Amino acid sequence: MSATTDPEQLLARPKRADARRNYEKVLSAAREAFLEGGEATSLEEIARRAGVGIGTLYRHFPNRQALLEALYAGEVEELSRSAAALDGRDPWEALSLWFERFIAYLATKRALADELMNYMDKDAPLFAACRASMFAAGEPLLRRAQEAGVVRPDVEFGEILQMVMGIGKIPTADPAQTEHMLRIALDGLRYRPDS
Amino acid sequence: MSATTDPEQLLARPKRADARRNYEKVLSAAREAFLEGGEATSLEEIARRAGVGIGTLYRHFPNRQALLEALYAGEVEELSRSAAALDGRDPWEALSLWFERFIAYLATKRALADELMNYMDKDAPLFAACRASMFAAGEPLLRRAQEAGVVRPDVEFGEILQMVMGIGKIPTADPAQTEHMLRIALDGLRYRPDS
DNA sequence: TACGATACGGAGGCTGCCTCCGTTTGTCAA
DNA sequence: TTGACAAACGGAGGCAGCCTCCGTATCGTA
Repeated sequence: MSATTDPEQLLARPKRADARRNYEKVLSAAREAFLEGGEATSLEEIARRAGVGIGTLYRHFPNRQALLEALYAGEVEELSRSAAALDGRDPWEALSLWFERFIAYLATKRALADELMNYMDKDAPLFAACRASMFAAGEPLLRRAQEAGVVRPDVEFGEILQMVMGIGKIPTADPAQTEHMLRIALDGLRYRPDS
Repeated sequence: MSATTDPEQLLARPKRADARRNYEKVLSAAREAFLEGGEATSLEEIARRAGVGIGTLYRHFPNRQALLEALYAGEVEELSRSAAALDGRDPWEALSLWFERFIAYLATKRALADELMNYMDKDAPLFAACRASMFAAGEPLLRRAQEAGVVRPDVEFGEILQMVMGIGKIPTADPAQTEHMLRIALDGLRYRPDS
């Protein structure tokens, strides 16, 4: 959210006042719409909510994926920042807490996350930036835990991130079950292969 | 494959000879098409390949999801059967091997699996049967491993299945990475929480 | 062979993504 | 303040995919 509010930050934004205004209107309409309507929300619907024409929407976001990414960018940034607050904690606790938050976060935005997941292997300029931001936040937590000897050394942050994303993506009625799966998977980080 | 070949088995199939023939034609055209074209294959394209009208396709499969499910049904059944061959092995080895096969299997059919994953939380009559079949195959492996004391007792098969599916779904260029993630997640099954 | 039930096939409806281009509006220099 | 021009708006319409409907063809049986 905040990331899309302060101007001229990431990737040149529209210049004229009305354009900037509409950009924001579309973005927040999209945020709303996805929260309510789920993945099936059409771009026309979003434009309508924002009170702009479909052409305007497309002027700002060249396609559906671009809009999703822009939305996501703001949200992820916020999540990343929350890693900073975990500095004082026990290394293992900090790491697993962060991933728990990540999952919980994914759960609230399932529709958005679901769709983005599908684009993940395709080129995604803005999305790559998000990934970087997640890395910046989470990787130190992992390293700290590894240095403290509470996490096996043969894992990389990227892997875990993807693993956790995979688990987060699983459609399950019961969030507790997702949490349990996360718990199990993360416990895998602590297991020491004997050999 | 075989599951769709022997007649009158699961869920009443079309009766007239031409109908049965077309059913098979569509199914195998779909199999081909998904192998080649990936997720984006349209039903029109499949009908064309099968040499039938789109109406005929819809007569047999009321919608896209139904077709995907029917396809999947056959394939999963085959996988399930492969569990029987693992009976003699060490319990842990048997379990993890089976999941490895599962992942490898998913990898070869990513397009299909991907799409189905999206439907998973929705009602899916035929799909439920597949799930059951997977349970029948994999759950005994899990139980055996738990009884042997090599897997923590606080996990259920359904959870693990979903976890593994989640990991399998992650789009990654490198299959080895997926395998590593699976390894880690499965190791979580062996970890014993102290408390 | 003739007839009813079953199945075929494709035109067309609907919806969603996206493009194109004529019209409107903000901005800035005079 | 005004005029001119670049920037932005907006929505009609193209295109593709999913699915429905119904007239036509085919199968199977008496």
